[in-house]
Amino acid sequence: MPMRSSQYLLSTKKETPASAEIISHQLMIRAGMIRKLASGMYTWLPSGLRVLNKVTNIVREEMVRAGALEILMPMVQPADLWQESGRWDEYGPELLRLNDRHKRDFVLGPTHEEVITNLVKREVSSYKQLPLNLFQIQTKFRDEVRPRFGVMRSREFIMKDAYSFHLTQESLETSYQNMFRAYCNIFERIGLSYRPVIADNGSIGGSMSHEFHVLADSGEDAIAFSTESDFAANVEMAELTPSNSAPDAPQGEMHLVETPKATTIAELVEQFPVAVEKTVKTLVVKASDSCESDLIALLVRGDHELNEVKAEKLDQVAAPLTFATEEEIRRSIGAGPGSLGPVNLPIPFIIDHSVASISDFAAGANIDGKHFFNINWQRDVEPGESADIRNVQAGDPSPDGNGVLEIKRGIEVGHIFQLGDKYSQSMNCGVLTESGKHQPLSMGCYGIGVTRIVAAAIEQNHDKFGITWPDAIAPFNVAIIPMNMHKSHRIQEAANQVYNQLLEAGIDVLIDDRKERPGVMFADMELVGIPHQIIIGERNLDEEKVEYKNRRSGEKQLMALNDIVGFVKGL
RNA sequence: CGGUGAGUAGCGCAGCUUGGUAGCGCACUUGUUUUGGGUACAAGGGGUCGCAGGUUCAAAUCCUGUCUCACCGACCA
Repeated sequence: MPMRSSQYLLSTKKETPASAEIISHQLMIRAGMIRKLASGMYTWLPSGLRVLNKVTNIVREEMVRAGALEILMPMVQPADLWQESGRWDEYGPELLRLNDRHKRDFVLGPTHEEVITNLVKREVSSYKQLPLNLFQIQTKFRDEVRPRFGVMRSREFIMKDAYSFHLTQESLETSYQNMFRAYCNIFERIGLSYRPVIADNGSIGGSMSHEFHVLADSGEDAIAFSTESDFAANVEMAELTPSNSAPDAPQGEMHLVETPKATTIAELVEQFPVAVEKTVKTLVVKASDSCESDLIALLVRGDHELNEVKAEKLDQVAAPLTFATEEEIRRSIGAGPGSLGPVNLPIPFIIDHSVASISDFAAGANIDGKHFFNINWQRDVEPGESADIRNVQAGDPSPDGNGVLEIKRGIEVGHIFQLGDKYSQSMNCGVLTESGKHQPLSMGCYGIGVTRIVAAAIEQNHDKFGITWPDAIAPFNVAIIPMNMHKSHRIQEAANQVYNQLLEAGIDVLIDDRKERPGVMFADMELVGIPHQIIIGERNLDEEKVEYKNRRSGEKQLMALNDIVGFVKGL
């Protein structure tokens, strides 16, 4: 739809609002795309909505092309469905619960597995109706602990969620691959630099899972890439194999050292002549029922970070992973968290693979204010079980054996899961097979954060003047900027002629017919990020010419007035 | 939920220590000016100082409570 700026709500701002931390949030406010209503809740203004609708249309078209059928489910859902699936108790405070006038329990839908499973259970009764893939594009609500970064992590947001239903795992895998390709098509059409990565399933359950990330420094997730292959995984999921190298031979005798001012690895390394790679951190978490102790210690090298997703998957560790309080640690170990280590540790412990292969290392003595130095496995303490429990770091070997890993930041804009029968079992959703037997269905689920894509696109496409939209999702594709249109009939005529021709050609054009100075118009059109500008001024019009300017490259060229529409149409 | 900080005009902020006419920049309105990169000048409109209570002759300012927002942390498909 074309538009005249004098009849439009441009709502641009010169100043950056204080509360906006990241560039996309700042630019979305400055360019008049969104306004905050309350924490994590935003109104979409005309320019923002134009972009959002373009993204939505691409997502919808590609989903339909991939064979999915669009439906629309209620945003408010009855609590009994959530009780049936078990997530009423599992989901926690992120699930906004509310009552109707009869005091019946409802939730604001953060996702729709329950509703769709209930629907398919009622509507589908034969294997002949499978496979089936249903999707919707709809508002979700998650009561995030800390909404931030504008629509990047808001409480209310728009999501495309699709759910597929299958008789067999093979069929599920086919649909999963199909959705994988559809997602690639979507992000390619939008014009984003993205990567699919191996991901954790989290609380949604199931087995296989990929996230789609837009690469950006401001991303909240860390992604591990191989330098040599196309391996890519969320750092949460990137595995490490134990190194084959045995620890070096002990160099010195283990000895106890007074370390009153060292309660962290950083302090220890600063105050004593020990390399951080030769230190061990001891973290204490709640143990599971299968463990004889209430608590269990996890040991990682001083320069490594515990990977909570990996740790939680260990049999001996209670899920969800819960760190012991200082009080609990003192009660069972007799020392504070700053002085723990494997020697004389009264609770069971698991060491990271990388801890198993070091020698002459330093760790707490389980006595406040004291550390052991030159600890060696076997000689001084039994190493016990080792496991992969740390985050990968840049330079670690890639899990597929090719090259080493590098770490980049990403924004999660899509996530696909093979759910299996988690919901169809608990909610009794199945069909009769060919042999007349009742069988629960296999499910896949596939999400895209539609509103988040808009913010992610800006993180990837901006410069000092404002947004540099990819053509596919720009609010307008062409801006006409007439100089002194209100004093010159020639300019007015030329501008309107170009405007009408573009209108007829079906191009999204915005003509800036405000009575503003040129500088104001240029600045606004660049802030809003319209990819192509046509500048019409007296000087060039004397020669029947206008100027074309590319927003992204800044390139300008003079063109004949009569050629400009054809030129723009060809872009 | 813990820590820190902030709520004064649409936005960004000063004023609060030392209680006494509520201010500045941007934006907005009107006029003149300027006209290929956020012009200049002048005039003007707009605020129960987050809310409630207290102290005081007098509270934006001091005290108490409360709400909201932001940042850090924990949490999170």
